[in-house]
Amino acid sequence: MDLSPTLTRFVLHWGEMGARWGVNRTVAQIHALLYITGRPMHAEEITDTLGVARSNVSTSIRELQGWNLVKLVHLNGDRRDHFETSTQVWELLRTIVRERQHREIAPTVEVLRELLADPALSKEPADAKLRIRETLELLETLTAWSDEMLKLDTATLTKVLKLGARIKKLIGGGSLDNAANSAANQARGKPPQITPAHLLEP
Amino acid sequence: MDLSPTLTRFVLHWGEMGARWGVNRTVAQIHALLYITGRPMHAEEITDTLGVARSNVSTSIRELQGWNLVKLVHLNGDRRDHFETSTQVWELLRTIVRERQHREIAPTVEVLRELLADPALSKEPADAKLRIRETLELLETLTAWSDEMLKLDTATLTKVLKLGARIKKLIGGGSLDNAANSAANQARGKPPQITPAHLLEP
DNA sequence: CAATAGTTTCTGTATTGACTGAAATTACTG
DNA sequence: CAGTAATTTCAGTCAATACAGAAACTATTG
Repeated sequence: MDLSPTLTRFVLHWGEMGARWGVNRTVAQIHALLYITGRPMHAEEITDTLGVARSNVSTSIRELQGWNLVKLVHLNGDRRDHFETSTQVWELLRTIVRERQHREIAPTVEVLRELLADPALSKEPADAKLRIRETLELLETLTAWSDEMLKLDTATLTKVLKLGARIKKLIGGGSLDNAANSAANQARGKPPQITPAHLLEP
Repeated sequence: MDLSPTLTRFVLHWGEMGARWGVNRTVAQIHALLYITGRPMHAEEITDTLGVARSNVSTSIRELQGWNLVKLVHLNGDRRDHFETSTQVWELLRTIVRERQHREIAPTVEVLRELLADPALSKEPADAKLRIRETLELLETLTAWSDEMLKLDTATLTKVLKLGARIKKLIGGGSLDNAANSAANQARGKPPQITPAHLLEP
């Protein structure tokens, strides 16, 4: 199989992107190839298309399976293992975020919690302690947020993202208390200050 | 200068974390050190504390300055350059997101746009074309969202994040049309379906 | 169950990038 | 402006990791 220049560029760029984010280039390339091709491919075809060693493909696919990004499938009269990835790009994003959170953020949160629980911390300068706590809070906030986002279906998720900062208007723009109060006011029947329609339509 | 075991662990872990996200270990360590120390340090002090070569510190600080994460300062009667980073962790996150977007996401968006603009694309399978377009849309959506978030002050940003998926209730949970309609209805004076107070209070 | 197709594992090599130490440069001081 | 302090640059070394090729293993077929 021979990839067109266009798709080749896509795959190669994806490989470089991966490398910048700590992902093995070949791993990223294989994933990009499966994604853009959109059909199950066997290892040899991947080998030929990308021009890397067969063994390298084997290892990389293993890695991708570990990330839950690629799964093994079989085609009707074909003995060979075939591999495919989701063609739903938001689904892929979801998987990647979930895995990175699990592999990298969660352990960091764990370390920070241990540091804060350690009695030895009492001997540290108060501001260092504070910064560790703030760092933990940041990671926890982001984790909680992304957990919520991961639960949303794609349509809702994109909607939420596209709403963007205009949500600021909905929560009052002031303190958290304001947001709570305005919601409470609304619950009591007072007309809420609501976002005009033109702000909701991009 | 000698770092306590607690702070050493913090710094070392941060270095490993960086490595997993494509950041040089020493670079990440130095940044963590400046952050947790919370005061300007000169290169030699960093060298001694981390036990790496003086030249390595020089290069890494340069890198950090390029990321806008570290700035050069001078202390009263001291000829030596001192370096410091923000102690505001949300500010740091903002800087990192801004830089990564600029360095990595933006160029990828550029490549995808070029691919889509290229007449050669017409020869590609329709579904591959579609996936490139969807990938571009995903990146554009995320970029636009994070641009909006970057504009918010920390208090508002954390508020937005903590609101999380509960925003779903505010936008209708159905299609985008629904959200627009409900906003339009509200503009026309109809009582909106508003989030109960208990949903806004964590 | 022999032959073959397919896959994985493993060992060695190559490449990359991090890091060091020395030399060169620049800035500062008396 | 000579001497010193501070910093940067650069060439070479080292370590980590990616990768290839061969060998070993497993599964499938007639």
